[in-house]
Amino acid sequence: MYTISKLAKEANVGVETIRFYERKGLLEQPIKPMQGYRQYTEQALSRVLFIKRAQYLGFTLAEISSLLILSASNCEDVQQLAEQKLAVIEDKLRDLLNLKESLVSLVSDCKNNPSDKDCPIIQSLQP
Amino acid sequence: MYTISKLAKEANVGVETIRFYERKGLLEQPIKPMQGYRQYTEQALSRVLFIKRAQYLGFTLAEISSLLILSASNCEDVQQLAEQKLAVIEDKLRDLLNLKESLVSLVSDCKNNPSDKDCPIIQSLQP
DNA sequence: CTTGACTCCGTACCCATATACGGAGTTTAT
DNA sequence: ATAAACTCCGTATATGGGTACGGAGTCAAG
Repeated sequence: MYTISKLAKEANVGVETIRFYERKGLLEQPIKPMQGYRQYTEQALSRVLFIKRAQYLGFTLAEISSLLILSASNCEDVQQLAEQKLAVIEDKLRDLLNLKESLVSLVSDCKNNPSDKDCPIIQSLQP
Repeated sequence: MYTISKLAKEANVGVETIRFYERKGLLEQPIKPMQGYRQYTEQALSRVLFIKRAQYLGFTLAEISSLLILSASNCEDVQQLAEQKLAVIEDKLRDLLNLKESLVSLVSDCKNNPSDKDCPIIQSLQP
């Protein structure tokens, strides 16, 4: 059992972040005992870690919320959500690769440019 | 030449977004003629499209701002900035690639999961 | 020459994702 | 037994990226 700050530390987030997740309904707030502080279970820790991992995979808190709801059963729905994310990521990858190639070639043009003026990059930016 | 709403429509953004970019200095606000409305050039359109594309690639407006400042200095400075951006892009590419691989493998685990319950994605998020 | 659509401008508000503050209560260390 | 540290709670602020509103002015069609 953890106090809120132990939990936060364990999950490597701020106390305020825990409270924020509670307000957002991503994490259940333990009942406050008649005396003393709220106690957080291992499950709460797992939940916070789950949220952070899913965030790292590019899910928003809203999406994570629905992941958590789906996680009770429905593998297919979860899979579909993941596939949507995957498609977005693949699009971004393609475009980033193109951008990278453009920049690489512009930089190399620069290196072959004897003059300090007439920068090929600047020229490429003039429409 | 476009009016602001034509420009917005052409770039597939809202009028308010154009004005927001102007306030942020990402887009130059055309001088207001003594009479009539501001006129936006093709260049303005290119600029907005550039911003949207760069955003899609994961650049923040602040980063886009410095990308755009590239066109102000001499070739060496430009080249250096471009190389910095290139490094950023390469980092992003690496991250995205990792992300993609995680998701691909999770989704494929899902496809090999005969059951509707015990979703591998959910399990992988559970520490 | 009026009506409806559009522009201009400033300001306010929105969502997401937190982070900070302040005062009162509780726990723990010395 | 008191001070330091922590919790609780509500509210406020921050940042990024917009979106909306209201009252002018302006333009274009009928």
